Amino acid sequence: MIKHLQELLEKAVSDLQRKKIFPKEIKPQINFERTRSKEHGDFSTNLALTLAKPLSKPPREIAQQLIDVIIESSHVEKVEIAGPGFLNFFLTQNCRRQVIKQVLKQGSSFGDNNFGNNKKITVEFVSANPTGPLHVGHGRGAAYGASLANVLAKCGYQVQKEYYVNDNGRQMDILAVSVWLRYIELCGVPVVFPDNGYQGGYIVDIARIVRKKYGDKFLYKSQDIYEGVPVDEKDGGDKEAHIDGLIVNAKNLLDKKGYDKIFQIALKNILSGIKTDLEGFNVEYESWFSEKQLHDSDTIDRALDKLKENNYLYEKEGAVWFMATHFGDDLDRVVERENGQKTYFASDIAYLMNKFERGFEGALYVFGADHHGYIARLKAAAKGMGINPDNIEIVLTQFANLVSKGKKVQMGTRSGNFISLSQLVKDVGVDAARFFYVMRSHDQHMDFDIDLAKSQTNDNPVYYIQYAHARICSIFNKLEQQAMQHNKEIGLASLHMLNTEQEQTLLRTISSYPEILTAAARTRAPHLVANYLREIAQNFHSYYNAHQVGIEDENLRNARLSLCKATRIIIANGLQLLGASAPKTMFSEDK
RNA sequence: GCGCCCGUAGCUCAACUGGAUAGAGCAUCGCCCUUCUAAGGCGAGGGUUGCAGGUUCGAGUCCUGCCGGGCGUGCCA
Repeated sequence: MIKHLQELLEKAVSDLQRKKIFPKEIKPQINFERTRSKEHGDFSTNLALTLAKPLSKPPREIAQQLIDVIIESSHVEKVEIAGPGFLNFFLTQNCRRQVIKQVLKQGSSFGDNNFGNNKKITVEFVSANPTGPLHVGHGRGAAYGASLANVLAKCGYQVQKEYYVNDNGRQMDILAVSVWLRYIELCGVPVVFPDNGYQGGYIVDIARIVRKKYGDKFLYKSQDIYEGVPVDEKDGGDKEAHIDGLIVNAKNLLDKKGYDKIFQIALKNILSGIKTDLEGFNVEYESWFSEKQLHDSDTIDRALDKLKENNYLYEKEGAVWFMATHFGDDLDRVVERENGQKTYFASDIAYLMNKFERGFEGALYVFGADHHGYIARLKAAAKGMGINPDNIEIVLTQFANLVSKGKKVQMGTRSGNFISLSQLVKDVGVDAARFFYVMRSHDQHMDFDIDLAKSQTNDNPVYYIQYAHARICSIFNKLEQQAMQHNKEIGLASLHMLNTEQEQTLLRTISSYPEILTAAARTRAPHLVANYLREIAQNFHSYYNAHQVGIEDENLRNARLSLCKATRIIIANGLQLLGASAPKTMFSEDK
């Protein structure tokens, strides 16, 4: 429709140019946007305002000149000048109602578009280290990433959701040692648990599994375990040095085989827990990508070679550095440490390269706001390898403060003091949890009020939307029982009877759904869908209270049923995009 | 110190590419269930968009400075 209106105006402009009223050099960009209030019609353009300067004429005068030559269209009822010089276009009633026909015909694919041009991209999100269960802090990235991926898929992107598993490196060693020490404890030997170890109870659970499977096989004497280990922080030492010492001893005492066993049990256990938690959160990935795989294959070496070929690597103080500053980063970055180990950043570079080697044309990363420092270095790495940095996109999600009883909840993975994502889902339900996280703009700090989310009352906006959906289902049920089921033909033939204010409003909202979807994809903002759903639900509730659908008049009844059905389809679609269900009834069985 | 993000109603947040009278929910105060689910609807009050400048037909939105909050600034992951 917007395209049609643009053509109308383009013709008007060239007509005026032919008549020499407008100079022929101008080539204005014609923008249309949906109006906010219906007094302003359906679509408006600011063309006259933007032309005011180049033509040095008052905008309203230009607007009048345009109106005078705009040719008639079967879709346009009238065009008005308003405010400082907007041109407001009013569509015909018939045109406005056509959208119902479209929605009923297209069903769940209504609103699909090709904004993304079929671009093949990865959307990577969460990617939390497999060193412990996901907590509520991960929830926002999970909800946002999954919803965004869904929206992008509707808008013509070929999306692959990936979780990058950091199954390599020091944090994993710390995990393995933490498990091992808890295991030693279970064997009856007291240990002083390191300050920098993972404190959570889940570590003990894993240790129990190890013990069950291997008995006392990995048990060593306390003095061997602590042999030569620097003192811990609580004893006035350095907690990093302390745990590194423990790692060395663990690897020596257990040898590679034993150490790997503990390591693998810990990794598998935690990773499968993460998968389960995410599934319970309605988040599914197409790919779980292992960092270790990058090490085991030659990917990291090849990536570094590429940088080397391009002369962006150099050696200094025994380490290998990437010239990130050459591409706008603040500092050069180490890719290989003095001790020969590749840094985490080296894996990141390799992973990035790998994404494009696998044929993806774009890589979208969802990071927590604390990772914003990665933007510059990742883009630098891309440039260094000859990858167009415009195809690397990093979206930050701001932190969600957890609030309980009006107080901020402090959390830390290492301390084990956190509320797990699965606990949250258990308390508030997936629907509310998913919706709550994504109803706010991702670049906005937000407070996640646990008590509010837990309260299964009307405070939860998701219920409001689901209720609208359930109400529609209920109407159809009721009428079917009375043998007045929806007759689609009669309904579509009677659309002209939809004349009430509430029906007009609902129609307006329905027809803007495709634009909302595109906007959500373009600005990477799934919360637009959440806001939209609230609006359409509100429109419906309002309608529901004002007018009866199940009425005697067969024509009007079926027209209204068509409108209801279109509304229901859109609500169901939107909820699905956000990972929430669209229930047929709000009467839950367990209550 | 430097860099990134944010600041909108009492509270939590919207505002599409710079557009028209800055909108919702909660909370407060009225009203509406013999009518398809009241987890609902209708209405009222509530604002110098942190402050000060600038850009222009037009600024919550863009630019500069300040104030306040968050995060980052490792041969950590």
